Amino acid sequence: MSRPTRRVTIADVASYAGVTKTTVSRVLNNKGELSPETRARVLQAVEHLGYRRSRIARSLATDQTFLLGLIVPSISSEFFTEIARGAEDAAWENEYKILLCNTEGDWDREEGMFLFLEDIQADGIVVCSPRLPEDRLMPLVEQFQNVVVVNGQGIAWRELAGAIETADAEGMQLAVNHLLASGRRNLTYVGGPPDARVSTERYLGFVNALEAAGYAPNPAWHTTCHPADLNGGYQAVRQLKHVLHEIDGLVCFNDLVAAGALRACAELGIRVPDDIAITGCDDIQLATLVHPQLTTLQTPKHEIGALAVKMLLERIGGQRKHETIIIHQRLIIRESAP
Amino acid sequence: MSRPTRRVTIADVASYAGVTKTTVSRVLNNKGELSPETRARVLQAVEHLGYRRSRIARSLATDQTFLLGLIVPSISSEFFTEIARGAEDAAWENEYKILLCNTEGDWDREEGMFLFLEDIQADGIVVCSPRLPEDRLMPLVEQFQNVVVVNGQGIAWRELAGAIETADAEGMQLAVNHLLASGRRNLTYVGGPPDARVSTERYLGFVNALEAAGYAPNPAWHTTCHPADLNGGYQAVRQLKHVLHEIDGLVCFNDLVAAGALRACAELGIRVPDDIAITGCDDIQLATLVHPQLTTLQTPKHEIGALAVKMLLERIGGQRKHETIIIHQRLIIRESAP
DNA sequence: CTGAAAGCGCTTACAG
DNA sequence: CTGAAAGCGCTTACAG
Repeated sequence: MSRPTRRVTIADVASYAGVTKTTVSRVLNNKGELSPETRARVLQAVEHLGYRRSRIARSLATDQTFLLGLIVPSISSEFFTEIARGAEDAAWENEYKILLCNTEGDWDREEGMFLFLEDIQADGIVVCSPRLPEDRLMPLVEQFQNVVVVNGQGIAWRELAGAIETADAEGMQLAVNHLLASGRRNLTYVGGPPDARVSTERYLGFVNALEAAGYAPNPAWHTTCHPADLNGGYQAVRQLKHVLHEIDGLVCFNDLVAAGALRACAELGIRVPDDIAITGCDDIQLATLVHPQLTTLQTPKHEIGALAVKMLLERIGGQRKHETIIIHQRLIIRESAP
Repeated sequence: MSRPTRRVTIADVASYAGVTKTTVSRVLNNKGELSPETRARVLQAVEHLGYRRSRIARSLATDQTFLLGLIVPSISSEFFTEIARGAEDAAWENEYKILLCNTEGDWDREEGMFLFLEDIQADGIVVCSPRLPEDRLMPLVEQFQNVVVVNGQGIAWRELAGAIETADAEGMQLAVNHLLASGRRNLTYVGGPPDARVSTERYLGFVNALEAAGYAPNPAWHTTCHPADLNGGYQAVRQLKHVLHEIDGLVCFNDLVAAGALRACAELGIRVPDDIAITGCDDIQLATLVHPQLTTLQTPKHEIGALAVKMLLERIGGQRKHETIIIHQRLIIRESAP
């Protein structure tokens, strides 16, 4: 159709407004003192000409792309999509954009994403990597200037990266204490994938809370889910079938697992919460959609995403006010464990 | 740690190799005649200095970013992830990268993605938009130079965009004819979301095939799923409960729906394929994981993704060899409808 | 409060 | 087969 019309540049705006490029650039960036009239005239010219600043030229001049990478192991889980929303919101507020990179939990893809983001000259990365082993994650983080790691618990990032960690053990304690307070004594943990750092942390919290109260977990009941989703939880609890009558509390790795547990119990004719109380973790929407509704630990997912990019932005700005931020969970009591 | 070390540029490489930037650029781009010695010397310098070409500077000079957007309504479905892989493979082969943009089926987000890709100056977009209405999709496509639409059936893109469409009606015909040939007479279509163009197309194919053979669908049996996933299929077939004994063939919108149908039948004590034969569509992995395994239509998902970016690349290169490519499906006969 | 000019790191006619 | 130089569209000291 129309031949490749020449792009309208800052020079066009400048000449239309009767000023120099410098001035135009200043109003575009809100920098320096400008007379209100000049500013208005420039803005008008921008409007009139339909000018849109070239991100690329700007990047070359400033050595910033205003692009941030967000690496997640899955995008079909509400946990990560909520984090992503939080990250996007915080990024937009600061004129940054988020590149969402899904690794499907694949280690090679994760490394690939770092390379990709480096190639594209992203200004920073927030990486949610619950499983990549430390010795593979560390070099990537070292190589890249600005990164914030979400839930890389137990890894000493030192100055290398910012960190956001949920206080998993503490959260589990909340859940366990609640169950104990309501008279439950025979609890077991329905864990996530054994290689997930968060799952280990949660298990530790579970055990500690139990022992602090003078009880101990029954190793024979211990079970894990992989993947940690609805079906995983369902299968895990089905496997507990023959001992389920001895148990009166299931502390689940997350809400999906808990929902699966719920389904298994229903099938096995076990009443929740009468026979067994069940707690989840994270408080995703599903928690209130299942029957009975889940007692769970609320993880501020949106906030985690937002905080992560704020930390990242600080680092990019050279500030590093925070090295590590600990996120606390809150117990939400609903029907599955009143 | 190390202070911000100055980037190694093409000039560094040039001086190290004892040539000009022009020459370095030439070997980097494999352009023009170079003496083998010079080339080798440059390559060596590149290696020695660890030079990495700046994508941004290159983009500014060439007005190309080598970035392609792939807009999909969902990323948790194997159908789209396979398309994405195909697209990525084809893109990589040509030194392009894919930016995966998930809209969650949200129309506003979809428009937002176009804007984002424009802002970022992506060279082209392939958009899988099964639901966005034509009058919202069209302006976006018009505005953007290079786009290829996947499964925008029934929309006349003219020169505006390339198109890849599956021959849905034809595929359905294959399925229906197979069921008829195996003696089934009382078939019904378990549809996808009513606003999904593909679902309508498939329904048309279903009806036509039936009528061509002298039969007609029973409108009372017609049902749709939203969303078109496992649970959707399950619910849809449960609703057919009271008429299910009159039906001997379920032609499902896709494999997920078919798997849901399978589950519902199992629960209702209906034997597949003895009482009812079931066909799916797309041939995702799940098709062979369920029991009985699904007879289905194989859609070449990876190929669709790859073809889409190839078409896009042609358009970017100014060629436009193809305006529309029709993809044909193949019937895969398995247990659910032998 | 506003400009002139150099620079970011590439590519690409144009010469030779 | 190789170079010198201009240009891509911005930003940013440095002056005034």
